[in-house]
Amino acid sequence: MSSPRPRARATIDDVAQLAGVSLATVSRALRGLPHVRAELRQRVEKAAAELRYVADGNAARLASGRSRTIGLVAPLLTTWYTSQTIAGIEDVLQAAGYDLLISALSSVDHRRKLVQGRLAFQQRVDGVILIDVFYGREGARKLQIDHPVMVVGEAVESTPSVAIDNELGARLAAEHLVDLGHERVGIVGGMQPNTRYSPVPAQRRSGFRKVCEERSVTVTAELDGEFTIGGGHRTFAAFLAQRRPPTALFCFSDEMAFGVLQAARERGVRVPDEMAIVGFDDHPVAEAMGLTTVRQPVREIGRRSAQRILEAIEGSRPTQLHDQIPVELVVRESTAGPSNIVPHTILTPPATSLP
Amino acid sequence: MSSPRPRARATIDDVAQLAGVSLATVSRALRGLPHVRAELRQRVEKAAAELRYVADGNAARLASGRSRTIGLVAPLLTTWYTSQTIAGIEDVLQAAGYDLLISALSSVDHRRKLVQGRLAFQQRVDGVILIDVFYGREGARKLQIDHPVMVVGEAVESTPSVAIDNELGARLAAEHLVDLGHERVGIVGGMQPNTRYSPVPAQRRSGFRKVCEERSVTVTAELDGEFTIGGGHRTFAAFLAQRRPPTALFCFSDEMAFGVLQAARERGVRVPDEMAIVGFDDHPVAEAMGLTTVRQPVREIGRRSAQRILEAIEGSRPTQLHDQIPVELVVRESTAGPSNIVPHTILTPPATSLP
DNA sequence: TTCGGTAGTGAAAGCGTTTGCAGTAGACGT
DNA sequence: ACGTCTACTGCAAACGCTTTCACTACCGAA
Repeated sequence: MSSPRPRARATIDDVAQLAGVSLATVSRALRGLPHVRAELRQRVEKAAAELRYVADGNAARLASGRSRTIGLVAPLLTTWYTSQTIAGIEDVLQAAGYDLLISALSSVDHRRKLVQGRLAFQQRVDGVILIDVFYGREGARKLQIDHPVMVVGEAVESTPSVAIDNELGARLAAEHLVDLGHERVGIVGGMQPNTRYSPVPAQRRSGFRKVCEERSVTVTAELDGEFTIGGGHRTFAAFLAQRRPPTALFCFSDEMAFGVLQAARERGVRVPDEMAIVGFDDHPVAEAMGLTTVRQPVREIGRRSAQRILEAIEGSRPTQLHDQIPVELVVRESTAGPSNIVPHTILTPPATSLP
Repeated sequence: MSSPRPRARATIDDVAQLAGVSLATVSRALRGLPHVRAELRQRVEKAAAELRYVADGNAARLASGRSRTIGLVAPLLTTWYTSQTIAGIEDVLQAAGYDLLISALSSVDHRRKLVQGRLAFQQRVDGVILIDVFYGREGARKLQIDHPVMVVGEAVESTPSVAIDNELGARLAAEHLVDLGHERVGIVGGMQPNTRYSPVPAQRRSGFRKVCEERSVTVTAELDGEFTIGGGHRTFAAFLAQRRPPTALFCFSDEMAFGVLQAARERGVRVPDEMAIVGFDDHPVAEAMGLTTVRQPVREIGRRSAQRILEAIEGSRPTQLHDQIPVELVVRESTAGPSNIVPHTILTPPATSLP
């Protein structure tokens, strides 16, 4: 059934022999290096194809010292944000013939690995990408990485980075709310999971508050939860308990917003009529929930970071140290002006019977 | 600032010299092989620790021919299901000191790669796990994989697999609906993205329909969409257009159910009063949406498949060919009996004003 | 004609492990 | 005292590439 193929995998010697050249020439020809006559190159390529020859990566890496592999460190692999970023990185790496070696910083190991100051896979990679790994002001120095490093999510001093403009995103959200006429707003803030020293919450807070100050809008409270559905859910009750609750809520992540939306439904608070909600991310479910949110192009962020680390490895001058990706506001049904009671809204329709 | 460490990475020779033994002994000692006196073993370990020695994986793999790496193929890396499964696989692999090499079957490459019948990374791995890669009856034979293979998501003839009991899951959903008193139900079915020949929809359909038949319940229609939010959303309208629409809907995935929920809200159909909804997966957002669903322990599936492929690689007899993971029904607020109008429900509360 | 260049090619020295095989030392039985 | 085992230990040969260096043609300039 299967076509007759050589018992063991062909080696570079087999190709050399079949092509009638030395193995050095095969190596050069197949890798597209110069100093090989066009005719020979063709002969080699033909022989290689015939034998279905593929260079043994381990041997190649051992001999060259280069691994064509990028290491990836992230606190959590399973979040939507992280997996999207990884997908973006993969897009680029795959095209460039690089592999991705992934190391999760499960909460247990997190601290230990970082404190011990060395990444286990260091020796196997040509560069490392850090997603949402924040280690304070000490920066990459502490990690003692001998290869190019790329930080995703934060602009740290002298380490190249790709990040979104969190301040801008938060400003957009604030301006939207203020423009709608809200005068009392709340912030559903908190910490990202498995992460210490994340600057993200501070940036979002700052951008949001600045606009509120400029436009004389009251921030009734900023309450912290986790960056999860549950975190948002728990926070909502506290806002309602205020003497004069806000008429709009800005959540630091879409998942928190989902929790808020859920809590609002449970307590009979109508969105957006009685409470406007803005999220941050543009998670796929956000559209289904009709959530107004700040969209960050996560996959694009991944792509960009991969491109830039390849540049660094290949030795070309970095275009710029800190790469800032634009964000945009996506307005959906979860926001409207305050006390602007609309009888029929998408999120909480009046009860109607089936046709 | 950084502690003084040797310029270049220590090799096994350095350790041997420091410990005063041959490099062969170092290799054996560090890998826990027998035939090393306890005293020497300790001396070696101390020396290795002192030099921060870590064996060079490339050299080790080249010499041993074993890569301690598992290859992973999946149609889509970014879905919640896939990333959870991968996380489970990682749990096990990391503990066992194995690496994971990931290859996405982006829709473009999908067909070509499979048809060409060979996985590019074959030479680099000790085994491969196929997630939701269905290639029809031809089975793994076509892929010509020389290593142990593990299929996740389908039980194919003679290839070891880990899968959930889709029929059972669908039966649980159907029984729940029938027990609640529904007499007219609909199926929101379809195809998984980027996948051909998936047996999953057929299994879910079959389980569901069997129960309906047994209990004399009418399936008003089975409408196909994609396994996405949009797919569910589009399908809903078609059900409402039926002369006598169903009072309950069984969706093949939670994401489809999200789309259905969204559509229901938009059209003013109250859930669960006017329409009960059951999903499949237990996606994290399902809880926030109050969705009744069939839970499959995805991470556990990943773990199991990793364990089993390691067993196969290590050469121990497989415990069993097809591993079936149990599923369970999680009842939330999106299901209730038909026309059982409850005034205050979680999903569509009456409008109340803020306290 | 001679000479310095240049492009193409091959021989061979690594790269840092693993592992088969041979050798050694001590224990034990006779 | 002399084999005969065991239990270690080390030597050295792979593993399959990459890359340096030397060498050969061949070119054009002097």
